[in-house]
Amino acid sequence: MPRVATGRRARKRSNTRAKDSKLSKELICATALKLIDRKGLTQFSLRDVARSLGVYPRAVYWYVANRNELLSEVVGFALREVYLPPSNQSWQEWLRNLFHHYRDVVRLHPNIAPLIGASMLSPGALVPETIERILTVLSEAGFPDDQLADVYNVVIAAQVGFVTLELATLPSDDTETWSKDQKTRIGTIDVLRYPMLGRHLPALANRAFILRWTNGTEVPLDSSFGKFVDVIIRGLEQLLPANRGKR
Amino acid sequence: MPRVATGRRARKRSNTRAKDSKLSKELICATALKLIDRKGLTQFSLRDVARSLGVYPRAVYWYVANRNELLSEVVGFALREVYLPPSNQSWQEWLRNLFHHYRDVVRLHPNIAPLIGASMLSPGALVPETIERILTVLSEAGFPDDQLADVYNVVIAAQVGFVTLELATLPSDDTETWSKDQKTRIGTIDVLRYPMLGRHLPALANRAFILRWTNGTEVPLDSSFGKFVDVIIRGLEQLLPANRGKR
DNA sequence: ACCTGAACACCGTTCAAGT
DNA sequence: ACCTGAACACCGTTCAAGT
Repeated sequence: MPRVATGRRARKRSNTRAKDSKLSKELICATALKLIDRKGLTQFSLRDVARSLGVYPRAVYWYVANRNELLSEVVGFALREVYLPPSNQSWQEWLRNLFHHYRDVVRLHPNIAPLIGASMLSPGALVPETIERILTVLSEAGFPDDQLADVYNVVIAAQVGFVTLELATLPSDDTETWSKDQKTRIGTIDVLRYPMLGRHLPALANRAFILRWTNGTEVPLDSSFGKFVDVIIRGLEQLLPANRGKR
Repeated sequence: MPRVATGRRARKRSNTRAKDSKLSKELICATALKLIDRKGLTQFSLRDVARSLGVYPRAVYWYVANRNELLSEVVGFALREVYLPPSNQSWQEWLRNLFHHYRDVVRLHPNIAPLIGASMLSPGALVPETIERILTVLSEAGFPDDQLADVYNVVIAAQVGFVTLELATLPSDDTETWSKDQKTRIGTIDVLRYPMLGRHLPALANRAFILRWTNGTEVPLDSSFGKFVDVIIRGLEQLLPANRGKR
């Protein structure tokens, strides 16, 4: 029972690129990303993309299989330039640059951060080149082969984890009253029961996780991120076999 | 123009607890959590909660203002036991226990992980007691007041970040074919172009971020998490003013 | 106070044609 | 190959009553 080829498969099979087609995957991704940037993830819909492009919703399905695949493509589209070439820096400096570069790129489209950190629909988040580079750098740094997978996971978790939290989305729709509610909630913490919290609240309010009412788009946590990167790199140094046991 | 009090406010104002009400916030949260555990976040709907309880959707709105608030309450409900009492351990051991304890609790309801890590609707994620404790521990460890906010952020990012990535949700619906597709994608990486990747692929496949086709529910990353915790704690040690400059 | 019942505006996805 | 056009099953939320 030979089925008729449809959708992407058909397009991939025939290398001819019809010039009369109104749409393209790139155009769809660019439009979707623009909408996500403007309205946020919760307000995003496939129908809205179609509306923006002046086509019927069904037309989009010719290029992506479903909503999730569209989002996946959007992430890949937004992160296509996350790459750091080899260099002759120390492994510490190379990793430091990777972390900061990744954060800078994601901050161009902060609303996609949850898609990268909290869902697995972003294999394109890092191209194989970057994975290869990370493994090479860690190996040359001195981590033995049997630890490489774990240390690689530590690096990725560090790279993506902080930024995901920093750019976490606020509960949708009525963000203004939500922020106001949070602010008063934090302002009414019982400083007698929690003296440390009370004493440091001026420094923590809206600048510390769980005690914020805006996210990293409005109030970036630059100094905390810097410290986080320091902790990761100094920690990795300490776990190198050459430094084991040293204090 | 005096408005009639409705919903939670009214209930909170009148301390009387009607015994004839069919529902309660706790019952709704428990039901919602059960559904999320079973079907996942993407399949979750408020109407489904109402169906499970045998009531009309509107009934739920008497206890929560909207879908987001329901999810927020569910997170608080699931994490109500994340708390570590003071103890006479070292600050290193206390933090280590906090990290592992948090991961253990979230793993009881892995599908809520994205709600904690990637959205801000979880102020109940950590009760003030725990925040107070973290600040106290860090201060007693020797971090000066002007660094406390940043170091606190480092701790929270570490605590939540790894687990969020580890338990990231797979693209919904057809998870089986998605997993199969990912597996073949990873299996067909060009090992000649990426020799390091090729050499370590057996150790990395389905056990390393971006190179997985299942999440932490099926394949926990225990050893990577252990290493991550080591890195964080050793890194924090190094950043203590007393150890500054030592290598 | 708490719930029924019905409705509204929206969504993702699919079926059936068109050209 | 690529899109129109209409439909289906579902959703979150709200209006208007009931008791």
